Amino acid sequence: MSKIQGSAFQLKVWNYLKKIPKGKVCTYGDIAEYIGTKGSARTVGYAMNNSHSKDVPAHRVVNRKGLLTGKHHFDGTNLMQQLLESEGIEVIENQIQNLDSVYWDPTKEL
DNA sequence: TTTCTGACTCGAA
DNA sequence: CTTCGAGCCAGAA
Repeated sequence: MSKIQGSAFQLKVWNYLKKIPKGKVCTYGDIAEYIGTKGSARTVGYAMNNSHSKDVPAHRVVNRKGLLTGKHHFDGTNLMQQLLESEGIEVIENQIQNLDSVYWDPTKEL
């Protein structure tokens, strides 16, 4: 099994990501706000670096515009896009299409 | 302790 | 359209 350990901040981020349903995505800013550190969207992405060896689906996290800003941290140039498309998410030019349809809003779902 | 970096976001020019 | 600056916070050196 996978070991999920790290700072409290990272644990919150990873736990949040694991709650995202398949075929859905979320943004850094909303995650930060949800875990209590509103405005620390950058720090959320920073925690993702450690998620590289975890079960955290970092590919489901995109920026506000639905742009795959973190794709450069994956292997290859379109791995992140392929992962998203595998879940039924349409991605064109590093940008998620139909963002409103694939965006998972915890404030509405929970 | 300070300083720097970054997978962010928004607003302005 | 693009580019820049400021604000925000966690972690590393």
